[in-house]
Amino acid sequence: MSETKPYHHGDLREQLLQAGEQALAEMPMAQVSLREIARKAGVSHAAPKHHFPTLGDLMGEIAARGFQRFVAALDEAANSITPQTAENRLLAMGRAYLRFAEVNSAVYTLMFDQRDSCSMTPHLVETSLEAWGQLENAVAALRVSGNASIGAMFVWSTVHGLAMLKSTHRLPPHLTLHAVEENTLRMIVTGIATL
Amino acid sequence: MSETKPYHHGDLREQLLQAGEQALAEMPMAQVSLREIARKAGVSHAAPKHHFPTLGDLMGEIAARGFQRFVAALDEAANSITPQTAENRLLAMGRAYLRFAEVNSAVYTLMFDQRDSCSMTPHLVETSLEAWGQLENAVAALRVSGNASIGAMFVWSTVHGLAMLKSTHRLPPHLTLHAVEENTLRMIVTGIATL
DNA sequence: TGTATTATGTTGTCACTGTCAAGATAAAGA
DNA sequence: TCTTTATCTTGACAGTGACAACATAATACA
Repeated sequence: MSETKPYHHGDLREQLLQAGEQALAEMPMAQVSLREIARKAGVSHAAPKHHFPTLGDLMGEIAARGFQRFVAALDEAANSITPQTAENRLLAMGRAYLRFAEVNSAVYTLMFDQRDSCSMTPHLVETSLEAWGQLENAVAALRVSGNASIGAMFVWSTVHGLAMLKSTHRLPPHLTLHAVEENTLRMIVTGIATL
Repeated sequence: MSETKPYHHGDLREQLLQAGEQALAEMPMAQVSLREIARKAGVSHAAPKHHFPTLGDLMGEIAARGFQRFVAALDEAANSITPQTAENRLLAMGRAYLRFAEVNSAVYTLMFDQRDSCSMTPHLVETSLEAWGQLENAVAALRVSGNASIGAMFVWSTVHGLAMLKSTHRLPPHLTLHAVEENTLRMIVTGIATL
């Protein structure tokens, strides 16, 4: 009953989201258009309108789902590490963060897009706030002296910045990625200790 | 003699760059088009072709000039601070970095664009490498134990990330910007000390 | 000087885009 | 069964980047 195909063409909304993510993974962002997504889903160019009024709404929903998967991935990583110290959890989340950004680079870019390709739908706002809350909690668990929000901003800035610089190939070629990442995560932890 | 207006319409190339920067400052990035820039410069829609084969080339040159101004701004800030310690210089550069990204947000976004709006022209590569070298030197001057390049990546990641999160309004509203920035810069310095 | 060459700018066209309006179709409700 | 409503298609419009053909003016060269 939760599987009802309510209307005459099946769940186009879902298909559009999947086609959109697939397009983002396959081709340069500039080529991902509403019409291209409709083409991939096998419907006419105006069909998406009834599910997503504008391209921004579709992208916004893709980003929102990105945040959901993102939070799940970080949660899983934090819970898998042993021993379960606050510091270990934060490190595990950092690694998972960088991995997520790399594996889902187009969606990740969308999630933090500079331009306004995404409409700030309630769902997107909600899921991105969840991600923020998750990080804030992880930092608060460290029980450092200062304001945990400021510490969380520091962590987020660094990891986000590294993810971006990575994806735009701004890493000096003579550095090994692994060394950069591990040292960065370590410096985050020592930096935060002086909050 | 360096002021020769070599061809029959004056230095259109320069005018296009200025019109482009102006457009970036005035309107959302998505609306900045080759034709809009040509319009602003008062020429036909295909006139830019002879100076910039594609829109990406124009944007690339705007980004390259952005990097030039960027390096100059950080240099000026570092040289103005007293006393002239390596740590003070790095802090001053960090503040100047965040200010530049805020004041020139559209150009800054272009300079680190995720999508490939910018063609990677030799000039853009050159100027961006200059910026990297400037930062690497500032970190090396701290004479910390580890690899200075890795330290520079850490600094860049954090400041870049903070600039991005700021410009996409990802700061928790209850935090004051100044506190976030100053604490972040401080944590960068203490983090780097453990490199 | 006068002519040829080259750099520059214009006009016109193409395929493509996002969005809207009007019509067709099929599901749901009376 | 008939009506209503949600969904999808077709067709249109203004806008885009890029290209080709052409016009014009500055330069190079005879």
